[in-house]
Amino acid sequence: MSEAAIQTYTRADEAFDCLQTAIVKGDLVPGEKIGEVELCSRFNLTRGPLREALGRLESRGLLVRRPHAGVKVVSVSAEELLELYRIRETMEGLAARQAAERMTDHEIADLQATLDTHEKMIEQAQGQAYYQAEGDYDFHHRIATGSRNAKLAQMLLGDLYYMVRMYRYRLSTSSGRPHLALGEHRRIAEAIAQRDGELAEFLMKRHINAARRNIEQKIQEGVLTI
Amino acid sequence: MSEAAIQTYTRADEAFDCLQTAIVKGDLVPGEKIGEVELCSRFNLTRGPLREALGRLESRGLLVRRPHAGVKVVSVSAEELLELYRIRETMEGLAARQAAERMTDHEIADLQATLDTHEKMIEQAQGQAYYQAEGDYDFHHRIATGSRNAKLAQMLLGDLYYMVRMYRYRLSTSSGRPHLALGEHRRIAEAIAQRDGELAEFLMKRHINAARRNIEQKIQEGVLTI
DNA sequence: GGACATATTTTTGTCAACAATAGTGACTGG
DNA sequence: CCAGTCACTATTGTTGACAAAAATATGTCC
Repeated sequence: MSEAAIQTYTRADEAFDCLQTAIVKGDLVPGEKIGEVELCSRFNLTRGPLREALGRLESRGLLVRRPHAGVKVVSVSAEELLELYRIRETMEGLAARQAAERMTDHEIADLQATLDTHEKMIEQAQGQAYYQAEGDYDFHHRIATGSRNAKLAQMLLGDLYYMVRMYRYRLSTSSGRPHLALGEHRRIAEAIAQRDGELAEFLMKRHINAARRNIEQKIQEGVLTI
Repeated sequence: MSEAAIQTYTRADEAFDCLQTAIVKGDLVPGEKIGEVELCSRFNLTRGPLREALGRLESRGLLVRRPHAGVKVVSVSAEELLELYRIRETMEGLAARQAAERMTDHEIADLQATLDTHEKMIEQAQGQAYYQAEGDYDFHHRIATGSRNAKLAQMLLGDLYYMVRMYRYRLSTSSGRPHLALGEHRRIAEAIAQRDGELAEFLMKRHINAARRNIEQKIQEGVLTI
């Protein structure tokens, strides 16, 4: 069965994934104009599937496209990045509340188990914020899917996170506050375990708000140029 | 200048618009499998641009696509429709708050002027809920763009509204409560005019919550089969 | 008579050639 | 020497043909 799923993996999907990761990882520089043929040769694709993938990426807001004038990776200003966090705040708050109401006991246990793993990762890789970033992504990913709200999960995982991750990679020391974030994660998980949706929502909103202010501060300090 | 913008209107865009309106208006029945060639002949397109548009629509969640097995319009269950309203509640609440902080005085005057127009439309077309639905869309559209939050507006206008409108058309008497909704709109507009973001957010959330409960009730009554 | 396997047909996925547009460069006129 | 216009080139948009995969239908075997 799983082979069948892999078998039905079309070239357009491949192009989509390649482009997406390339954009997120920063291999494709924002603002820079990129030609279709160049992309084809770089990812060993033909223009048909590529254009289909390009359409999808454009629809998701990861790149902008002017007819007959080429395509370029979207460049997000500092203000827009902060706006992204404002959206995350409300949407993930909702996700946390619904997750508290709807996640299975098994899922919750799993969630708390991953937090233990994250703690170990942080201790082992002192200061290596990369793991923390991945762990953070993992945590929020689980809550988004745990909300049992398909569209909400799609919007968070498919739209917002990729844009946020785009900047995570650029400023790998972004989060900066691994221990603090982990503690906040634990409290959120606990609220979910107690099926306290209201508290989970409140804590999640505060958590993301703190992350936003952290970035905001770094921008003002000039540490983080966007 | 405006001609140039129309001039750079590609076939893929045309396909996208055609498909989108067809889905929203219900010309393309949800769940029904549709072939590419059939779509081409129906909208006078070739398969290249069509496939590009199909990719975009899929990315927006308006249709699902299984490799080698065709494409069909997404069919949303009653629960999922209500979930959509839960998302709208939080996101439009944020939009209203930011709109209160950021809309220009001119935009606010415009917003209130449109509400007068809506009132006249409701009086003229007694019970013709269609106008109300359009007016409702117009109102929420203005607030979404007024938030000056590009991504938020994109997610609301590009993702959520089309799915909601899909059902508006199907159950044209959806809103059902034109006068009530107009009053709620007026209060929201007033809060925005007074630059009271907090109040605008509260009122907007309550407004959409009321709309959701209205639909919920109709579903339970069996008036509204999805 | 029913079920499984195979062959056919339809439909999707992919590719390469063609056409159109926009950006760029050179050339001419002031 | 600068500005405007014209032609050219390079890149994008489009089209139709080709290949592969899946669904269906038919035939045979149990």
